[in-house]
Parts: sequence; C-alpha cells; structure tokens
Amino acid sequence: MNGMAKTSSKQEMILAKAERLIAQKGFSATSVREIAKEAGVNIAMISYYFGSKEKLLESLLQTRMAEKQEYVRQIVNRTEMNEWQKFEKLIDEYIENVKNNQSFFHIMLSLQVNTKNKRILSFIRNFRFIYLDLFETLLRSGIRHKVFTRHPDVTLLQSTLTGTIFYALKSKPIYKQYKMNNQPEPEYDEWYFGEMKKHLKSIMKDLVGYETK
Amino acid sequence: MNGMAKTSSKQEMILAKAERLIAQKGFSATSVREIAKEAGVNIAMISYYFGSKEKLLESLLQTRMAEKQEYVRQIVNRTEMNEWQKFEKLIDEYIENVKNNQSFFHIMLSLQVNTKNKRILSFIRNFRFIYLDLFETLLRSGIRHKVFTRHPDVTLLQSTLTGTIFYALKSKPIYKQYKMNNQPEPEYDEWYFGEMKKHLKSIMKDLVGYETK
Amino acid sequence: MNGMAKTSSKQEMILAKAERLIAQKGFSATSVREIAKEAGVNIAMISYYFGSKEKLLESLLQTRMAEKQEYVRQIVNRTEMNEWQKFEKLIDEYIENVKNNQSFFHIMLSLQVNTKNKRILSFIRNFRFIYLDLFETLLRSGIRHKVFTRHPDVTLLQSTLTGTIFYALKSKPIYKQYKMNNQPEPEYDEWYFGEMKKHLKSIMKDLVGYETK
Amino acid sequence: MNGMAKTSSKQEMILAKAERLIAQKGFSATSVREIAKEAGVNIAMISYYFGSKEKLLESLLQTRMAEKQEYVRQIVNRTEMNEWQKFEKLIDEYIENVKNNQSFFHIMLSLQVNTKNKRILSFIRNFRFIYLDLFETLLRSGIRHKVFTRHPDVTLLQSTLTGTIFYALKSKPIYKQYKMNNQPEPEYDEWYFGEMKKHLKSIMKDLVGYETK
DNA sequence: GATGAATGAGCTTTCATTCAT
DNA sequence: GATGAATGAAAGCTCATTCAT
Repeated sequence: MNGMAKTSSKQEMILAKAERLIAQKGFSATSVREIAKEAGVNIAMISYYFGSKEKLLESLLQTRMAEKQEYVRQIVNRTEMNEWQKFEKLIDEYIENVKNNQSFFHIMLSLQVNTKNKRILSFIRNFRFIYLDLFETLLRSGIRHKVFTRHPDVTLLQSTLTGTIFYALKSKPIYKQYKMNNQPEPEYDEWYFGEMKKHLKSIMKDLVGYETK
Repeated sequence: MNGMAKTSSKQEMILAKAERLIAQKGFSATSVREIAKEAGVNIAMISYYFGSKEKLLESLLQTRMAEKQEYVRQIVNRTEMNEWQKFEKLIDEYIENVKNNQSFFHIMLSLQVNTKNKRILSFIRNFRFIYLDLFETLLRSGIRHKVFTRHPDVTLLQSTLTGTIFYALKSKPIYKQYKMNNQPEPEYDEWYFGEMKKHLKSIMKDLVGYETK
Repeated sequence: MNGMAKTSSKQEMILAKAERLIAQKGFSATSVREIAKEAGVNIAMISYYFGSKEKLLESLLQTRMAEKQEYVRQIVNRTEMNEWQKFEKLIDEYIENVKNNQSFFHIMLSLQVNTKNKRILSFIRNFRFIYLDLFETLLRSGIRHKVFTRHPDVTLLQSTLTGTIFYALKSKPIYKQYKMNNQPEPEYDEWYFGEMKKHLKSIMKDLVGYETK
Repeated sequence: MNGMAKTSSKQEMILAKAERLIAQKGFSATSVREIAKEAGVNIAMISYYFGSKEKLLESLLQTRMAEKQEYVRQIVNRTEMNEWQKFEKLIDEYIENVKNNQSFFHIMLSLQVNTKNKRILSFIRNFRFIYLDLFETLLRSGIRHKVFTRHPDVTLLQSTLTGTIFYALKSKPIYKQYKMNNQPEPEYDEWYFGEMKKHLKSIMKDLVGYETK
C-alpha cells in the first residue's frame, strides 16, 4: 500500500507537471526530459509508467476528462431548478471549471487544432457529444415547459459558449494589457471570469428566448 | 525581373507550404526538412531566405497580417452605410476571410497559447488591438447616432465573435458527424458558414441593442 | 563497481581519442562524429557525458592538468638535493613529460594561441602561475644558499624553457628532415629529447650562474 | 589598369582580413563567410579569386613569406659587421618583425602543428630551412674567424630563439598579470620586448661562446 | 519496480562551393 | 569579371525510447 501510494503520487505528479508544461509550450515543444526533471523523476519513468510521450498525453486527457464529466450530470438531474436556472448553473460551473483548470482547457483547445492522434480525437469527440446531448435535452425540455421560446441550433450554441470561453481564456493577457489594468492576477481573474458569466448568460437568454417575468 | 519574380515565388512557396504544415501540426511538430521538401527547395534555403525556422514564422505572420489588415479599413471608411450595416459587413467579411485563410487563423490561435517569442507576441497583440479599436470606434459612433442602444464590453464582444468563428471552424467535422449529415463538402460549407453569419448577426444585434424598425 | 569501471573507461577512452585527434588536427577541425567513431561510442555519448564538444575539451584539460601537477611538488619537497639538482630534475621530468604526452602539450600550445574560451584560458593561466611560483621559490632559495649567483627574470626563464621545448616539439619532423635523419621514431625521440635536456640545462646553468666546482 | 588595381586591392584586403581572423581563431574556426564579410566582398569571391579556402591560406603564406625573407639576406651580406654583431642585429630585427606581424607568426606556429596540407607544410619547411642555413653559415663563419668559440646545434638554437620569442609573445598578458604591472600598453611593450632582446642575446652569447674583450 | 547508461534517428543550422546570369 | 542564388554535405546537438541490471 505504501509502495502503491508512492507510485500513484509519482504518476500524478508527472501528469500535473506535464499538464502545466504542455499547456504553456505545446505538446511537441515540451520534452520528456523537461517533464521528468520538473516532476523530479527519472527520464525513463515516463516511458515506464505511460508507455510513451504520446500515451502520457492520452492518459492525461482521460484522467482529467473523467474528473470533469461527473459534475454535469448532477446539475441536470436536479429537479428543484427550471431549465433556465440549470442553464445558468451550467454556465457558472463551466466557467469556474475553466478558471480552475486553465492548463487542461488550453491543451484541449490546442489539441483540437493540431493533433492527428486518433485516440485523442475520439476522446475529444465523445467529450463534445456529451455536452451537445445535454444542451439538446435541456432545450427540448425548456421549450416543452414553455420556459424557452426559441430553439437555437445546439452546435452554434456550443460554438458560442465554448468558443467565447476558450478565446477569452487565451486572450486574457492581451485584454488585460489593452485595458491597461494592473490588478493582481487573482482579483483580475475573479472579475474577468465574472464578466464572462454575465456576458454569456445574456447571450444565452437571448438565444433561447427566456423572458424574465 | 524574371529572376526577381522567380525568387519571390520561391519564398512565397515556402511561406505557403509552411503555413499549411504549421497550421496542421503545430510549429514545433513541423520540421524545416518537411517544409523544404513540400516547397520543393533545398533545406538550406529556409535559413538562407529567412535566417532560421523561428524567423520564417515571424516572416509568415508579418506577411499575412499585412495582407489582412487592409480590407478592414475600407469597410469602416464607407459612408453610405450606417453602423449596423458596417457591423454586418464586417461579420460577413470576417467569416469569409477565415473560411478562405483557415491555416493562417489556426496558426494565430495556436501561437496565442504557446509561443514565447516576444516579436510574435507583439505582432499578435497589435493585430488584435487594431480590431478592438475598430469595434470600439464603431460602437461609439453607433451609440452617438442612436443606431445602437447598448455599449457592450468590446473585449467580450471580440471573444464571442472570434471565438465562435474559430471554434465553429474547428468543430465543423465533429458537428457534421453529430448531425449525421452526408451532404457534399461545398454545399455543406455554404450552409454552415451561412448559418454562422446569421447566428452571429443575431447575437451581435442583441449585444448592441439594434432595433429593426 | 563493474558498471562504474566500465563507464569510467568509456569516458577515458573518449578523452584519449579526442586528445589525439585534437592534437593532430586542431579542435575546430575535429568533429564530434570522428571522436565518437574512434572511441567506438555513440555520437550522443559525447553530449551525454561531457555536455558539449567545448566542455569535452575543458574536461580533457582539467583531467590532464590535474595528473601533471602532482609530480612537480614531489621534486620541490625533496631535501637531499640542492637547488641546481632540483632544477636539473625539473628539466628532465618536464621534457620526459612532454615526450610522453605530446598530444596534450600540442593542444596546450594550440589553445594558448587560438581559444577564446574563458574557462580554458583560466585553466592555462593557473597552470602557468604554479610553475612561475615554483621557479621563483627555487631561484630565491638557490641565491640564499649561494648555489646560484644570478637571479634572472622568472618569466623570461619560463619563456625560454617552455618555449624551447614546445617549439622543438613542433619542429621535430622538420628538423628530422633537415638533418636527413632516417632513424625509427622511438630511437630518434630518445636522442632528440636527450639533446634538448642537455641544451636547456646548459642555458639554465648560464642563466642562474651555477658554477661547477 | 583601374580594374586591375581595384581587383588587386580587393585580393589584398581579403588576405589581410583572413590573416587576422585565422590568427585569432584558427583556420578551421574561421569561415569563408566571415572573411568575406570583414573584407566587404561577396562570399563567392574567395573561391573566385583563390580557388578555395585552403588555397587562400596557401596564397596568404606565400605572399607574406616572400615579403619577410628579403630583409634577412641584407643583414648577412653586410660586411662592416662581425658575426656576433650580425647575430645581435638578427635578434633585434627578428623580434621587431614578430612584434609587427604577430598574426602571421601565429598562423605559422599554428599550422606547424595542425595542417596536413602538403603544399603548406612545404612552404613552412622551406621558410625554416632558410633560417637554419643562415644561422649555420653564420656560426661556421664566426668559428672560422674566431669570433665564436662554440658551435651549438643549429636546430636547438633556432628552437630556443624562436620558441622563446613566440612563447613570450603569447604569454605577455599572463606575465603582465603575474607581475601585477599596470603600465600602459605601449610603455610596457617597449620594456617587455627590450628585456626579451637582452635575454636572448645573453643566451646566444653563451651558446656561441662569444667573449667580450 | 526502478534507474542510469546508452542508442539511433532526427533536429536546425552552417559550411565551402558552384551555378546561372 | 563579378555576384546573388542555390546546393549537398556535414556540423553539433537533442530527441524519445530501450537496455542492462
């Protein structure tokens, strides 16, 4: 048990360091040596634990994605909320999630552009489908219960929701500079992601035609 | 003159092939050998023309960005349009531009996350600032002329506009698969980008508070 | 222990082959590939063991210089000899040393002319200072004990001693040809370095004013 | 004629810049690009004028050696001096010559160790032989005229003479540091080379057994 | 299970030289 | 005669991975 725990923590340490480095520099520009050095393990360990650099990435995605998918189902299954409240909750949680896992979402975005790895593409596709299905279900239910008055295309909705978040995430330093804002990082983040939430809720409200009484 | 044209076309050929490869695989994952092979030139030519792999990328960005910035000013300076019409025109042209220069915009997106090259970061920042300034000017003018009734944050507006386009672009195959659509590519593209235009105009109309009379 | 010995012998093998090649062809004209091939190791091992080609050279100098400095102290500390006998002993040993490590001294001379490497220049300077201090001590002691009657400038003394040896070393093939001598190498070397010893002792005897009783 | 003069000066410029660079960095470490850049000519000119980098070096040596050999004969043929005076004159002139052509003598020294170029080795050998013959002639004459009482080996004599000069030249900064001398360069040089002359004359006087009456 | 040593393939860049004009 | 363009070869180095223990 001691041995296993130690091993497990080593693997998790490797994944954590790899995540940060790959998010910062890209997958190709990050060397196994660097990851091993950062994680304080022998170079051979990456191949030893994960098989290869590529499989380390796959392992990283699988691990992180599994962690992230669970919370979604909880929201949808809650009955005390109407569809618009669930929508709001989803937006809040999504943005919080991105805020707290910026490295992971950087990698996700980067991989959608560049990877040719079939397994990784499959991971990403499945991840996306889960959200599309979720939104579609929510939209239908909202229309049925007359909470929503419009039924937008769910793929365009996702593009705007996720696209805005990702692009805003990447643009954070540029926008901070544009506005000549000198706030310390945590405070600025709080404000930045808060504005993002309000902005996206406003757009989504318009898209689904939710009318405040 | 013949010699110059020939030289110029070789450099342009290298840039074109580099653009496609870097967009597909990322900068680090693209080797100088590959670019040279694709462009049909000797490996040494990349260093000869551009100095280094890194400087080739800088040269690519500079060249393409110069090409793209011109058309923007033309729209803004047209006087027979009101601000909302200019907004619509900009969205149409932006989407067309991205559609026709997907590689370049992929690279731009990718570099915003991963590069640490100061010069490149500066290029991108300037490119982004030009658009931000443009939108800000347009918003102020629209408000002044009572064409717009709201003044949204220009950075969030850009994130939604550009983020939606980029994300929708990258998600095209996934969405096609999700909808189990078997249309041939050109027809599907025509429809897909058309829907994107309508979708974004609808969002923007809401954001700026433009009221159809 | 077996592993260590094996490793150590590989590194030593690389150093030995590098020494010979660099002495023959010069540092710049000797390629890492060549050294690796001669030493029977993979090219990557040079970087693996030494860091770089330049650091291999530094390592070579440091290793060899450490080996060479030890014997000097032994002579000086011997009490049964007078100063002139120590002088003679030093000349004999120095020339023997050069004879048996011609490659190393070729490199030393070559580096004094061409290198701009700060670390290497520092190695050489320290090496030189040790000898200067040694000669100065010997001269003073000899004067005090009335073994020597003159106190020549120690730097000029070193220039003549070392300069003669180095230049004679380099000129060996030319002089052999000049004298149309066809002796086999080892016998010729024996005679050549023997003459050098007598010649330098004669000069030094004059310089320090040592009188045979 | 204008064209020729221009060409000739270009070639001489290339030789001059090549001399300095090769003396500083060594032949292999000096690139054709560098020489061309320093000389302000096109890279192709080196191959064009001299055939190759190697032949440029040959050309350099041949040119410089021809310039240097002439002055020697003048001294030897002067009849108003006895052999020792000629010896003194030679030492003075030799040291002056080296002082004023340090680059060339550095290259000579360097090539004697490292080059495998047959033609260059032949140049150097001939250059050396001329001096050896000269000294031999002088020694014989001195003995015959009872100016000298000893006949040292001419190769050892040359090794000491040239070796001391070269080594003292190269060691100048090290010795200045050793003596913690802060004199300005020109004054120190004057003193340093003056001491060298006295030192070598003293040694040579002893070697040839010249007795002051 | 874990690791330092070692490997071959590949990287970018620079080399001296030649070509086409 | 002179030169910018272009080339193949080779340079030093780093890569992800595997081997031997």
